Amino acid sequence: MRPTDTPKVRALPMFASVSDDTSNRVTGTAYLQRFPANTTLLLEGDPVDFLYVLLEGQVELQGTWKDKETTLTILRPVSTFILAAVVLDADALMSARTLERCEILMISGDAIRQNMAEDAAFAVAISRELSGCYRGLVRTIKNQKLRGGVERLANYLLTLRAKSGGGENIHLPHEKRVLAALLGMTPENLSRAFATLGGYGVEVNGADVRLGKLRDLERLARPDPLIDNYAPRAPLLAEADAEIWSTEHQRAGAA
Amino acid sequence: MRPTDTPKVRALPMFASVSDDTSNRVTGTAYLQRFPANTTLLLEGDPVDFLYVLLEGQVELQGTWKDKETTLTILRPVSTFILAAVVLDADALMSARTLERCEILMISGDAIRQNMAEDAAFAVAISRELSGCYRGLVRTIKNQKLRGGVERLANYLLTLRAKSGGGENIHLPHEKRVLAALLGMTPENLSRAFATLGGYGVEVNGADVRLGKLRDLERLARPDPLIDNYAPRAPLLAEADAEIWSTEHQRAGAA
DNA sequence: CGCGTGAGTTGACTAAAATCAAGAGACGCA
DNA sequence: TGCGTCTCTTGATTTTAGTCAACTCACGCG
Repeated sequence: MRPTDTPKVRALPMFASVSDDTSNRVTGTAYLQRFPANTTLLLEGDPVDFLYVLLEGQVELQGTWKDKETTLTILRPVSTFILAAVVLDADALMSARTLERCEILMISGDAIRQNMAEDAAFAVAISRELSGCYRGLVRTIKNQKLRGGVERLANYLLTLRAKSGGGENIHLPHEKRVLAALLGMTPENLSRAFATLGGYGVEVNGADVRLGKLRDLERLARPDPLIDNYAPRAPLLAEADAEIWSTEHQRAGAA
Repeated sequence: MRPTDTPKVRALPMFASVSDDTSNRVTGTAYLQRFPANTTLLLEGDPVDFLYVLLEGQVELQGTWKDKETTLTILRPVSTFILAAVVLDADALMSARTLERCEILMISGDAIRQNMAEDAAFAVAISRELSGCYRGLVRTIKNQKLRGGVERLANYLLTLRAKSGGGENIHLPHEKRVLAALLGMTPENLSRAFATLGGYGVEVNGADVRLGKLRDLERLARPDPLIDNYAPRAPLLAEADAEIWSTEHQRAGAA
């Protein structure tokens, strides 16, 4: 498996404003891999040899300490991950695990670093990608520390709505236990949070959710552009704001 | 005030492996500014025109939502901040405020971006700096979500000890209320946490702390290289690991 | 010297989230 | 069809952190 030029890869903001030359040199070293669900791609503390690009499926990034575990983010296509470790040629600070069957492009870390050194445009593209990731984490921390569980859920639902077109019906993209982890709470508490939001017009039916009283929900959630990334989903080549594109921001409330 | 070439600036990893040429072009646009304590340098949501480099003093980065406030990090010299916003030419996601009298170098964002585009080595240096910041945030989140208040304090004390040479006596570099904010708890709870650590040989006397039973404290704290950054303090030009140097990591347990 | 201010501590109380336990429903598979 | 597994939910309980209030102490200042 060795695609030099998937359209999806070319569409990556990482390569958008980079010469074909560099682009080819970098992707030339890449391997496309398929992984089954629930596979650990990378373990905390491991040295990182590849930059990963998620093309299909879902990947969870998690951290561990003393048999406790926390979800840092859940990625959806198209996203890169562990870029920072690649740039520094350092060990991974978090583990990566597939949540479903995934299609992942693996790009040699050496190639990344070398081409950055030789092509300023590419290095700039990487910087922009990294900056977006950084800002995604800042949003995550603010979301986590400033809001309570119910508020996080409310905002998650609102940004999910925004990203999926704005109707009053939305569809949860994850199992509820995964959503709970993403929102930094237990499945039990997520259940209760949904129950609480019932009072604000939120009706849940499996993975389908109707936001009845949008106004009420918004008054509770108080969405904030400095926490929630309301970027529309994938208007290919949004150009102006790399952040829209970058790694950690596809998911809703927590990024 | 317009120093083209402070030694401190030259010592920045950001410029370490960059040509004098680029280095001069970038710092040529810089202004050295002094600020009194408790001054807001930058407000959440503001457009960012400068990269800030803290040369003297302490700066707190904080986030706000609905009249709640959280401290994201406290910077000590030498550190850059809001680099990500500069790279993307985007609005700040967090506010910056001086905790004491500060000496800060302000570098034009335009100059940064332009020189990145023209000098690959500089762009790489920025990428490494950003990567370090990113990883610092990952550590912060793991510290926050995986550990309880007492554990965070215990680890903070241990990494502070490591950074200040390893004796059994350490000196807290912040007021306790600031430390509390940094560790993500209230001053009241910090007090109680110190009281709890009394059982582990921790004796507090104002800002002076003695770690009596190091072994016990370590068994409680379970420090982890994937959360706590035990980098020694400032062996100028550590080279190998840019992370040691970069922005958010000077502080102990939370980064 | 006396006083006001603010940091730090301590205790009682409240709020929020995790944990424990049990049960309902969906799904895959023999 | 029946069984086991797993998700999700609900309730009771515990743990943890935040809030409110009072008090001490050190410091600066008139």
